[in-house]
Amino acid sequence: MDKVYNHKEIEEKIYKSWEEKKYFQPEIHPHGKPYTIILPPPNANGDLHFGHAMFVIEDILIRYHRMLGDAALWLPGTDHAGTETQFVFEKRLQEIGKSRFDYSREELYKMIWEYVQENRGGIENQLRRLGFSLDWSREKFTLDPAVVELVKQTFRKMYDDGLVYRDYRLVNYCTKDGTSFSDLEVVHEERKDPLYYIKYGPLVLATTRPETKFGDTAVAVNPQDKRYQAFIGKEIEIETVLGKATITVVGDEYVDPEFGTGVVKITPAHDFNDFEVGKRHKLPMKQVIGFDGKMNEYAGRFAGLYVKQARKAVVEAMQEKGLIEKIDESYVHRVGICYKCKTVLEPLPLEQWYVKVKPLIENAEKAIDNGFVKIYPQNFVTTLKQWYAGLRDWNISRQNVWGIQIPIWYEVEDDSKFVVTFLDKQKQLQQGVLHEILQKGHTWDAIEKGLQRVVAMIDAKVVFGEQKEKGKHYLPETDTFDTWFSSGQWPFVTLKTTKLGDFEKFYPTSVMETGYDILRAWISRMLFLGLYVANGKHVTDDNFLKETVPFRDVILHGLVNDPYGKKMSKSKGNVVNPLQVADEYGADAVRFALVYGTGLGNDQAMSYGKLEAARKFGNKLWNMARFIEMKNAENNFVLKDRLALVELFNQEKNKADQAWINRVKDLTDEITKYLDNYQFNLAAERLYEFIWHEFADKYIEEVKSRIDPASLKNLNILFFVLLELLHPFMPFITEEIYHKLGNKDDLMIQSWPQAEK
RNA sequence: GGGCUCUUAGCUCAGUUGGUUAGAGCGUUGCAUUGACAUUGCAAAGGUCAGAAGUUCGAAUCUUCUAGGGCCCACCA
Repeated sequence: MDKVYNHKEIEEKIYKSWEEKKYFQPEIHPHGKPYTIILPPPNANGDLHFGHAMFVIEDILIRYHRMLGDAALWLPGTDHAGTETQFVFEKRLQEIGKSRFDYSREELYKMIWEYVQENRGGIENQLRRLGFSLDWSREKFTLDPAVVELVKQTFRKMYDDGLVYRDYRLVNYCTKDGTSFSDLEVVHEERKDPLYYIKYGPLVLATTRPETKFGDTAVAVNPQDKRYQAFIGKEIEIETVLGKATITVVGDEYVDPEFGTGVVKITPAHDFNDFEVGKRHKLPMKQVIGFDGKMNEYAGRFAGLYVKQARKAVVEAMQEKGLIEKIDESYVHRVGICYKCKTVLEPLPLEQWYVKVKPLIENAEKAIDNGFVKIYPQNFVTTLKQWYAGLRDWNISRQNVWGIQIPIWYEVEDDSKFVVTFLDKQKQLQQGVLHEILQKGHTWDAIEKGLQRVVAMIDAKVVFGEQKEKGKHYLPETDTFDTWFSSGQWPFVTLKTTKLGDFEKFYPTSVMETGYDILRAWISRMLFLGLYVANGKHVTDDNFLKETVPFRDVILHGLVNDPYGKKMSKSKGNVVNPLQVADEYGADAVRFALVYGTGLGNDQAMSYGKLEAARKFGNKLWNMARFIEMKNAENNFVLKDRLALVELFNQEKNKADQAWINRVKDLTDEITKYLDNYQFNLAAERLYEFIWHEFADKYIEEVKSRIDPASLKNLNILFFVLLELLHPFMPFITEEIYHKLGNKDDLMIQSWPQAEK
């Protein structure tokens, strides 16, 4: 054996051999108990980061259960990540001076598809590099045709069950990326903005958004507020920058008399609270900001200006007219921004598809309460249940091309109720009311071919593809599903589309393991969507519920931060590539360092000290093996029969060895218990401690003085047991050592050294 | 405003049913060794487990409060 363990030459070779021997497929244990983990699919648009290296926890579990003889399946996949990927791709287009609107939907989709395919290959190799024993023969992508078909079926089923509906309400809209977002995707940022006190006839009100005043359809005061009670229900005459106008005063509890002047302008089309107030008082909606982020014709001479420009211009005009009483320049509030491009999100009214969540989360909550799904660490149960309790209906429409198109058609009964955007024959972008577009001479065929976007009014007739009738015109829904709508069905759609019988055998999955940061976005959705697709809307039978959960245990790991404890992010430039570190320290060391010394669910700072310690541990192990190899050679000893630990225990009568056999047996029990309880850090720490400071420092030192064939046999076998226990954590080096000591078979498929008494 | 979480050795962190002298890695100090060990071994120093009160025979661990961090959610114009 070489004097020093050289991971570089060994790791790739060993992984290839495992893969070729199909060890990662559950079929190696055809009669084993199914044990399933679905890999959280990384986004197919970039590289793996250190968070992904935490999948080592899943590999430890899978390897452990494979060694136990289970039919262990770890199913890999990648996610198309609609908005994120399109964002990344559009940035590339921007670099070459193009935009998404220079291409038809099909062209754009195809280009992104090719880009993503390249990336997927890179991600797969990175996962291999870390030694992850994934069953590549079952790999899935969220846009595989069979997966897409199932996701669409789910939508159809939900439509028939009345669980999805279309509604016209305010959405969080990014005017730069041109799409809406769900509540969960909105990031709030603290901003200091001027608070303007504006004269509204006899009243004065405070607002940060004077430019939306063109969309005001009322003024509100608190009904208890004595100062303004006389105004409630009355119309007041106000002076505005566009001339005189009248506006109604309504009384609504939403108004806080303590804030500002206790008077609020109500702009139902551009503010979520105002929208609610508007609904309560049946106020009209007046949209004054377009989806391009510019003021529209209702803004009079301010039309065409971007919101920020309009605000400045309107304020100046108001000041000229003396309509501004004062400006509070130090007002601090929080605004919603786009999590990708940081643009301030505009609440805009739009027709969108929503999932009715209340009926769905009932079963999810029940599954948690009854322990059909367990969450580790447990404190995240509170987080999840609170999120469920306050959940509002889920906007699943995204105005992206990259994704699964919502499988809906709108019947064109009245062509004045559709707004279409399309590339005409000269590749020029056209937009307008369908009625006018047709009048201009554009043909149906041209519109359909170059179609970019369709906005159908809320009362448009909805049909599914097979319901289309000859002789009628239809336009498709151009929106795609929120990525989480498809990934939320991941355990179901993967196992349904891999190999025949997989779903029946491997569902419900055993463990779902992710970072706690996507508990809400993903785990919560997978739980309620998983239950729904697997068993429908109403379940009264608890046993049935228990058998249809998408996963039995949820394990949540913490985040891996940079060495200073700061979150890794591209913009900060402190991202460390796990593969680079694996090159330097070895994949085993990276794996071990990530598990060692961090309790489940806790964040950790990436530590070069720990990596170094893990590397040294590997080297120590290597040298223990060298010592044994040397002694074997000196004594012409060849291990003929590889006894199980239990057999060794029953055979060996040597007192000194017997004590160590006992200790290794106890250790086996201990590690088994730790793994069953998901206490990976304790298992790693105990193995480190025992192998180095007990077995090497004490046993090997002691046995040196009394080497004979019997003690050599024990030494060899006990060492193999330790290799097996360590194998799930450090698979490469343990495998290599096992071979170096003359074993022809693979540790990979050795059984776990159960130590029954 | 609501929730979660953390505060343990110089630094980074373990410590899950409360139970002997509270642990590791890195660092520090001393000694030994070139041996299976791009070293390693032996030993040492270093902690009133944030603070206070309570429960208990017994608390780093359970309860309450206080102080200070971190994260998440809700977002009053």
